[in-house]
Amino acid sequence: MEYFVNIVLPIPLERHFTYSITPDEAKILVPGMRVSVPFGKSKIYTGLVLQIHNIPPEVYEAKEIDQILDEFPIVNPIQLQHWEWVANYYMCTLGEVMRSALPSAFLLESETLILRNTDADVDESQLKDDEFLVFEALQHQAVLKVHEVSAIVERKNVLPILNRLLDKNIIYLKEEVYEQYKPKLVKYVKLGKEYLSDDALETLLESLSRAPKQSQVVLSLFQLQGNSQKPISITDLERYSNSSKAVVKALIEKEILEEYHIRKDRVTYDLDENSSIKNLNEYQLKALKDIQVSFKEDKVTLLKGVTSSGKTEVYVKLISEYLEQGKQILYLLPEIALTTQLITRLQEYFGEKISVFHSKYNIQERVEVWNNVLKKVGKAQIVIGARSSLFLPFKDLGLIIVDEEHEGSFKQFDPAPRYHARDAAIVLANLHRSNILLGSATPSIESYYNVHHGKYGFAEINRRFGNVLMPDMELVDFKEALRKRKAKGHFSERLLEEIEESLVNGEQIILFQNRRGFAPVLECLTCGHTPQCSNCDVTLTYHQYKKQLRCHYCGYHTALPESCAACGSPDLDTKGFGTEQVEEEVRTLFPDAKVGRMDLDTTRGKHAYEKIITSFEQQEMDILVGTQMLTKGLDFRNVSLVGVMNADSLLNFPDYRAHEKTYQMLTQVSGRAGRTQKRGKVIIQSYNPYHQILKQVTTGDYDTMYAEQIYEREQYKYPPINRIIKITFKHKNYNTLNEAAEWFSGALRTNFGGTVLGPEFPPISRIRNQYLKNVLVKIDKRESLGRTKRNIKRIEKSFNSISMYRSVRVIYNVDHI
DNA sequence: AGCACGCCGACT
DNA sequence: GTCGGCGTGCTC
Repeated sequence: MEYFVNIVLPIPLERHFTYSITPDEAKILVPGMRVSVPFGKSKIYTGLVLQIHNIPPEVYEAKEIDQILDEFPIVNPIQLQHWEWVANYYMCTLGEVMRSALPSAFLLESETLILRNTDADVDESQLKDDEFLVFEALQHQAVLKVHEVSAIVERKNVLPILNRLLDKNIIYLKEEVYEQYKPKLVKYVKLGKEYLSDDALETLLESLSRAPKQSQVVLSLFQLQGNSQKPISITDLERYSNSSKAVVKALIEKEILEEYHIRKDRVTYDLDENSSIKNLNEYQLKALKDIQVSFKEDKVTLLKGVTSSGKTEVYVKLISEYLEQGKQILYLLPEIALTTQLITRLQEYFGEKISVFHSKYNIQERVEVWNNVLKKVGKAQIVIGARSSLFLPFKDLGLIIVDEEHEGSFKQFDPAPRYHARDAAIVLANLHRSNILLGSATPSIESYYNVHHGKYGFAEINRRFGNVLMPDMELVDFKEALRKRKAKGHFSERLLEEIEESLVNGEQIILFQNRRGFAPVLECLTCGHTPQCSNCDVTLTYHQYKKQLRCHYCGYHTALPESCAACGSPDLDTKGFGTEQVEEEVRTLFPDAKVGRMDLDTTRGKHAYEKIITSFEQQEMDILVGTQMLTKGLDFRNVSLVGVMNADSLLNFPDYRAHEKTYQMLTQVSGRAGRTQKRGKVIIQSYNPYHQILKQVTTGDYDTMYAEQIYEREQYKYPPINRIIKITFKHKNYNTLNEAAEWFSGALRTNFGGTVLGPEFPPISRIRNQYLKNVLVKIDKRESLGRTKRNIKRIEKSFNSISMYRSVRVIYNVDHI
């Protein structure tokens, strides 16, 4: 009997691949295990077993697998089902889902090694210069890597050389596969065996009398050992004895100290004992009851609770219920809301039952969390993480919480799969038959729509915790302020007055401007020329701090020009403003206040974000200027005033969701004000203060906003009334792109009845020298989404058979935000 | 996606 | 003459 396996590979190919295996291998292999397989001419890839069967492929000879990498499956059947759904729904391949679901350390890579053939007789005079260089290098070093060869011969393409050497029998090649995950080992030391008795120690110390540093280290070690039974790490010893690595190393070499390793988990926390769960107030209790009732009916449930209403406490209560049942719990948050503030808070309740999983974790740490979840280890019973934690190998998931459910960043944008974590979580909950709670102060229109149509259950908290009042919001007409000369720079007099008052009272202020840099446009006053990015279709943003012009799309930057590149005039002016400029103006207007800034530019490092938050928390700053970063889940006690510098930049976004997003963002940022007893104040500056959305924000009238938005979406056939698929075409040649996009949209129009919009250039029509064009397909609720997708895929097949179009990238974005 | 193969311009 | 540019096609 012949045996075969179907394997998924982490590459964007539609099909899976069939390899042959031995009967023995067939006994061991189970779907969900990893194997390494040869692929193409020389590559070895990591693949995942989907199925074991006896059907030989008809048109090709199956290759044998290279080796089996796991003793037991690292992916379970529910996950595979879930991956299938993601691939299918978001129109990508299973391999792409696999690539983003598995921690990258699970995916082995092969590397070609070059070895010297010691049996060969080499006539050195027959070698060319470059060949000789490689040959010579191999005399000193038994093994070379491809990139080392290319460094030696100073050329990129070394394959011709290697092939010639291969022909002359001088070298042979070997594919080496590496496991990327390595357990972390911590170095510990103890006193060598011979010195364990007191006498021996005394003699030792005497012998070290001429090496004061070393004897100091030995003494310190002795003291540390006396204090506790725990092993002593080298790092601790160095710190305690105030000495350096070299001293310890010298002692180890003299065999006075003995070094040993202990395998250690990277993901650990120092914890005080758990604090007990707070009692809920009547509103929270009511919400909890409603959620429980809705869960009984197995419904997805939405919790709408105003900012600082204590949603987290409700989550905590729910989590502890499922914890008692021994179930796993997943708590999903948008990346930027995953702050230490929240994590510490949850750790206070659940101690080491929590694991955290997000992009700032390195690949090793991610494997550890994965394995802990897989083995259902106690400390991974609760996982709190960003959208990718959805793909962890849960076995017995009882509850999923999707906090800040409205957040657009739950939708993955760039590499496929372009999935929405909230929606994928709902499917996952279904597969596990677990409950799922969506939480937000400003629910997304879709979720609220689902509540209205009886699809989701609903619970609500309308009061802030401790009966703190909602902030007092005030709209300022900035056009009017300018006209009456009641403004300085970008600050209206009203805002200045309030800042002044807060400063006098020793309270903190947040200023929100959703644009980084100093100014988005630099303009020549003489000829009107504005510097553009050479790779993208955008104006360069002026960053004053670094005296640079930067492109926010491709990272291109140049020094600030001293004169206009077009006419040479030195009179350059800026248009528009960003956080840098707000910061600078604040500093001039309030020279005594301490000002900080938080945006993408100031939070580059791993801990930079943390630092700014902590420093603001500890009131080392009076005023914090920032972008939308500071709207998410931050809890600052002493902030009494929030100023929105310019609400119009949000409203005028070219997107059908602009109004919804503006409402959410302004409500969220306002929620940072007055989280304790004193009522907070919010000032929103706008050129258009009579805009209905701004009115709805100030009165907290979510329902009217919802009704108006639903009406508009009905009119223009947007979600949640219709489904949409955005198809993006990308190519470096303008004309090819245009023709290809026209062909594709034409085929769509003739082949199916839905609404097809475009092709149209997006607002930024060229990024990194690639032109972009979008087609939007709107699908009626009554039509089958599956059938439409199959139709689109069919059109793509014909599209790809036209050679000229084949190089045009086609990107699908289902339910695009 | 990679990566090899294959066909054309610009250089040791 | 070779090197390396990119267009094309394939991967069990």
